[in-house]
Amino acid sequence: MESVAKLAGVAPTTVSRALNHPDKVAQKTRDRITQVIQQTGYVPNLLAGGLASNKSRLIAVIVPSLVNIVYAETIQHFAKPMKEAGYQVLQGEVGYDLEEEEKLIAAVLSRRPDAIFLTGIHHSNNCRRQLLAANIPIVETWDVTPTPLDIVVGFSQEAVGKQTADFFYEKGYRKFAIVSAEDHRATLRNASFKKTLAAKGIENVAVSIVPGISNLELGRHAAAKLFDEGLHDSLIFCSSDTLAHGVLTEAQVRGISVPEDISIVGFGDQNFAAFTYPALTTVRIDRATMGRLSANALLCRLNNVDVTEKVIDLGFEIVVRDTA
Amino acid sequence: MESVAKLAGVAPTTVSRALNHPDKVAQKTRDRITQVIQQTGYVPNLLAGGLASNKSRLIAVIVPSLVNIVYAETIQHFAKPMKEAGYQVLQGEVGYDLEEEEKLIAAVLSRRPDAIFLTGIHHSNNCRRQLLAANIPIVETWDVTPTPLDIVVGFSQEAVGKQTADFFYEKGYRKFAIVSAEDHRATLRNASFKKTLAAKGIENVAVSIVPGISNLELGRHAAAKLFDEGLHDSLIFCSSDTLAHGVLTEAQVRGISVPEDISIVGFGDQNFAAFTYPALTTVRIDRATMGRLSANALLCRLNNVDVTEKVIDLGFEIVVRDTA
DNA sequence: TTGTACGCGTTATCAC
DNA sequence: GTGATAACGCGTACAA
Repeated sequence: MESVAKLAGVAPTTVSRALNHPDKVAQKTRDRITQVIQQTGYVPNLLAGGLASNKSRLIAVIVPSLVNIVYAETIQHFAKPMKEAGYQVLQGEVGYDLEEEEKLIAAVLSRRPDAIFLTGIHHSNNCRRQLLAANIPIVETWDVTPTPLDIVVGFSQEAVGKQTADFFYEKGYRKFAIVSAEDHRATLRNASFKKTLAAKGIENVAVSIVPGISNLELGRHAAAKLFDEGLHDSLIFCSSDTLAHGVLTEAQVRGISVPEDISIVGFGDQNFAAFTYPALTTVRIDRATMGRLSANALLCRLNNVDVTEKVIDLGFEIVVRDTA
Repeated sequence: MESVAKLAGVAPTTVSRALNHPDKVAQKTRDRITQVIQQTGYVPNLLAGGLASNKSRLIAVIVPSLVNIVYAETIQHFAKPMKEAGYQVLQGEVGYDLEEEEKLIAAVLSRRPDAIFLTGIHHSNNCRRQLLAANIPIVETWDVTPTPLDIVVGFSQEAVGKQTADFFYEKGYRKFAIVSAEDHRATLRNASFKKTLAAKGIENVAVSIVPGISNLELGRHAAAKLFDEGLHDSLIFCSSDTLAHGVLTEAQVRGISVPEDISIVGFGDQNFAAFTYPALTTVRIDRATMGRLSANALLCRLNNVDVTEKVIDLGFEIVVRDTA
């Protein structure tokens, strides 16, 4: 920066200003500086800038998995407005383990992010303490709670379980099963789903859990297990559209008709859900809005604009197509 | 750090050493310091550390798309060893536009990453200059070239096109079509595929291009267009497994038998490919190894270990299953 | 509108 | 094994 200043015949301060507050520098001076920057290929050092200004222009994003497309989509929609506002995203993958999250968060906070985006509302105590101590805007997502760390944007997992059970019960279904990943939020939905059914006198819900990630293969395996156990005439509530697609495929391979012999409900309404054959009935989660509103809330905080709603419940929608 | 030092009764220097070179500090002193850090919840400032040491412990990763799972997977495998070596990943999404890449790279370089991971080997001149000027280890991926910026780990797009055409020609196919995303690397494969067929006297290859991203829906649309135009008895070469899955679904919906009436070849061998019905014939790309070797190469450079192979061609494999 | 002087929190160097 | 000191490259209050 010093050399740029010299070449432009100004003080370093002026170069800094030309970059960060262009309106506070005379047109002519600014032009001269930009030209020198072009020629020299000067790249500002944001490490130094961040240290001096106490603003890193970095937003930390914590997700369970980079390869789970539903999180990737949320982040994409989150990152766009952030990028436009001049922030970069530092992404951390954390698995579904609370202790791992704690470590990652410590590592990430040492970069002094200006704000942080969290997936889920369950964190270890240590984690909560660190987060609060960082004293930066925080948005928690993919769930809701009356007591967020700062702001929460999501939907109620319990409500999904309950309303889905109610909805399909009223549609006339009396036999139910669950295919689910071993994921905290899915577990909440399942518990609520089963509880709701139990209240209606339906106690034996067959459950097939797949470990870790959701993919087509695991969906097929889980379904195969249920079918081998003699499951029929049931509605299978899946923890993701991907698993549901696997269940659908396995049914097809075995000549089991959907929705005549077996009904299937996915979760997420990913972009392929409307285009499987038959088209997948599912629970729509508005991931784009979740990302957008999260960004919005953080940007308000960062710009010292009052955030009126600290708890944003996006809700969800049961989308009936052809599999149930 | 200063307060930690005071509480532990040492100089700040010693705290820094205890953190970064623990072996250079007496056991007892170290224990005292770690204890104080626990109590106070001190979080080091990597911005300041980076500025002082000229090492950010940050690796920049540039990908076309966060939601394209094949890139996400590569990065996941890349990030793991990097994380274990104490580096964090700063991710940048760039679309398929060269100019956008240039801007993003400038933004990312201002964080002073210790190394950079690039997708593809085609960059604007400005971009190459900036990259070279940064004077850090660079790995380019998803393609090969005899003249990498630094290191390249990938496979030849042309070879994929050629060998796939040869292979299925020899299997007896004489009619071909292409379903492809509007993606630079896919375009290279397609050109090579068509050129190889042309050399065998096969000139009219029906092509259906989908804009931007690959998903099941677009695969179905592209296939629908081809089927509407009367395509039959052909082998459809797709630019991704996802598109191929869409083509497969559209065939199914229309009662077109696969592989009797139409054959389908995907690209990537994603984890669902073996589990579609019928199972997808495809071209396997070893994304895990690509990520791993990229990390390995960068770590060698970062540790001043000689990198013998600057061009690593991973190759690929045609995996014959049931759709062709 | 521009420049001066200082400090941000850490690490490298050198001395002890 | 430990401490003092000087950078690292920039932003900002204040002065001009």
